Amino acid sequence: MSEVKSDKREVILKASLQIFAENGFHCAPTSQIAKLANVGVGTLYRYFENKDALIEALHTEIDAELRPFINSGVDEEAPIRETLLRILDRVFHFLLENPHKFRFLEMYYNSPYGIAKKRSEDGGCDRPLSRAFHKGVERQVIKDLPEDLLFALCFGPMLMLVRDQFTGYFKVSEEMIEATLSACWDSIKL
Amino acid sequence: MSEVKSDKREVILKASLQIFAENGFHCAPTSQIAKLANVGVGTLYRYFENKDALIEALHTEIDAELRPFINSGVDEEAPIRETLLRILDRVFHFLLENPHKFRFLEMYYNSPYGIAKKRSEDGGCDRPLSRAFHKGVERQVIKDLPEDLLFALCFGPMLMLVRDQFTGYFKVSEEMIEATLSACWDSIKL
Amino acid sequence: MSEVKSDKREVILKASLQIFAENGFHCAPTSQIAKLANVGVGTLYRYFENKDALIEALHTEIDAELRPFINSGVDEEAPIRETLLRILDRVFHFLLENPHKFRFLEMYYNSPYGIAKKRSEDGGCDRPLSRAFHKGVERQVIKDLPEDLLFALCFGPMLMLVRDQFTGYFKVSEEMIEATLSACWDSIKL
Amino acid sequence: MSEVKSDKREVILKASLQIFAENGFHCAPTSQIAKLANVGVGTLYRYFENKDALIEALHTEIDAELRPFINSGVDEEAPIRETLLRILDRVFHFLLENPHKFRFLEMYYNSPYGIAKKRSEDGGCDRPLSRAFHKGVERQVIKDLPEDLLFALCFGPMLMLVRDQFTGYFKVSEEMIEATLSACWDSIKL
DNA sequence: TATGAATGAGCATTCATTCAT
DNA sequence: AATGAATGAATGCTCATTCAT
Repeated sequence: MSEVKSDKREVILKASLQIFAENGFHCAPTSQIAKLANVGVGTLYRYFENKDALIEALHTEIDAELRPFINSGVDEEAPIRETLLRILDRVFHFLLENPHKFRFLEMYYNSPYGIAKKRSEDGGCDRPLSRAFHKGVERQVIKDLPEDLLFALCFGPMLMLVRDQFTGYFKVSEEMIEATLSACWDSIKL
Repeated sequence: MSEVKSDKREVILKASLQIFAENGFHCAPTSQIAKLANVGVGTLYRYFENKDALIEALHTEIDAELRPFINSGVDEEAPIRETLLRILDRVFHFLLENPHKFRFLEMYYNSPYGIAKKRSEDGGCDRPLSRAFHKGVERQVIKDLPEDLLFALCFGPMLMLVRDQFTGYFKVSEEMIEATLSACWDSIKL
Repeated sequence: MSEVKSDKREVILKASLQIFAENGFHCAPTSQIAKLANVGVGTLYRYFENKDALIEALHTEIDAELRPFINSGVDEEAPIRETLLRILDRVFHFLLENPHKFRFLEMYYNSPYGIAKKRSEDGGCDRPLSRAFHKGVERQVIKDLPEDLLFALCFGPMLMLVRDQFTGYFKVSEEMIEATLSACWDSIKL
Repeated sequence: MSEVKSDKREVILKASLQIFAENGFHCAPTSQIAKLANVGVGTLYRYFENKDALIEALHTEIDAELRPFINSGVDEEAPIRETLLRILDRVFHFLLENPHKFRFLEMYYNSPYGIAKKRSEDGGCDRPLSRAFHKGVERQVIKDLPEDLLFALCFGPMLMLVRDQFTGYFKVSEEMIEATLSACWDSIKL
């Protein structure tokens, strides 16, 4: 019983992800989402208070899925460069392989919805990354720059490339990934 | 008096920039734009065929304003590093000082409106930048990477920081700008 | 209860017929139709894709109602004069008794909506009438004239009189109907 | 001077006739009429109080032009049949040769504009026709029917055929005209 | 619990009319 | 007198949300 309920919720989230990513928040009528999810419109409102809550829930879910890619499997004993590139590599692949999720996140952070809910909130959760930065600075392996700047240097190029691929501009190859990560390291290493 | 003439067009563009940037394309009723511009709704339609045309015109105008910041005053004889950083610095400052325009461009390129009109189209216009990259590669000053990757390495971090500042996350100081540009150079230099 | 089900469609058609007939297509805001039908505007759009579709549906319905008046109960063995006058009489009465429907049809065929959908299309359906004409010509009871002319001679006067009555010009009495039909016959008989 | 003024008025009437006839009253923006007439919109409002007044004026003008076709050149001494057919023939040709004017009149009498202004008003002006009817009845050449019915019998078929030709349904030939008039006479003669 | 018919506020757009020049 | 830029009321239509079944 309770799984059936949960099931519907998942189905709706899945359908809305697709429609949001493909059409944008504003060209995604709840009726269309419901149809793709094979549920009634009313049902949607049993699981989510309103459309905004649905968007919020979708963000929460994707965020929760993406986080482990950043955090897990990090060998804190390994050299900092290795630790860092490993994290970036995982995120890079996750985004490239999940275009709908990437697109959703972009839209989310570009919209009034996510403009408040910044990294600030969850910042504390990027711990392994954050720790890597700090350790690097301490050990004088990484430039002594604000964490946010280090973050931008590491993720900015990646996000731009993923966006380009999603837009159909070009395909990001494994070589490009490697070259990107290597270059990012060059930009922050001492 | 006569200058006031086609003032209206400018006034409408200005008002719509603000409302688009603050609310997004879809939460920017033409009526609200007209009100802010102090004109009747009908007037808006004398100057722009429809809302899409208004958005397109706004993009054209901002693009035309931004381009010289990338292109002009480039001393092709100067060292490549200098040329490059000078361009980046100009763009960086323009974006930081024009948050509404930055926000508009982000929204535009993230929307169906601008998803086609990618860099590809205007690529030819980024010439000074493009030439700097090529010269750098030739002279073995810059890594031999695809131009798009070099582009992402140079602009990715900047755009991320500007976005952060716009979001109110933090203020980008002159020192951060300098540090960013320097780091970007480190990421692409041989 | 269950009959009330798609009552809505009928109610909307009825309301729109009245408003169309009284005000013309262009002075019949969907909002006003909805109000008269006691439904929300949105409801109207659940049953009809748009205003044009509503008009088209109304035509289809009235046409379907009118056709039997022309076609049914025709005794093909009866004398031609009788057959013909019987048809004309039925149509005459239908139009006189349904001024809104008559008015709607006039507007419809006078508008871009119905200008294509001429008799040509439904020609095949006027069969009994058409057959009567042909038989009459063959048997040399009716003048050998193009069918369209025979049609105009039979229906032209009738439509004019109905229009006059609708306009409030005068009331068409039973005697006038009889006299009209008799005169029409005189005009086409050999 | 005063002719120049009159000139503009005529130009506007001419332009509006074309646009009304081709597009209908409601798809004939005053701006479009003004453009075709090569005058400013404002000018239109100097000559006609508003759009309705323009329509009214156009009706008056066309009516004034059509009337002589009905009334003039009637030899009251000639046989009634001849008199009558001559009138009908003139009107028939006028309408066939002036499709825009015919269309306008149809639209006018089918619209709220002309629904009041019926023949009743101008009825008195159809004098020669009216007199012919009366004389015919008196002399027992024509059936003793209400004048309106006689009118409908004479004009109904003609109007229907003209409409058909205008709609592109078919071309009305001289032979059809003759046959029509002859048939109309048959329908009213004793 | 699930449904989808019903609703109406909200938006883009048109066009008759006005009025400053 | 002539113009056409400016106006905003009015309209067709969409879609988030509710609620009776």
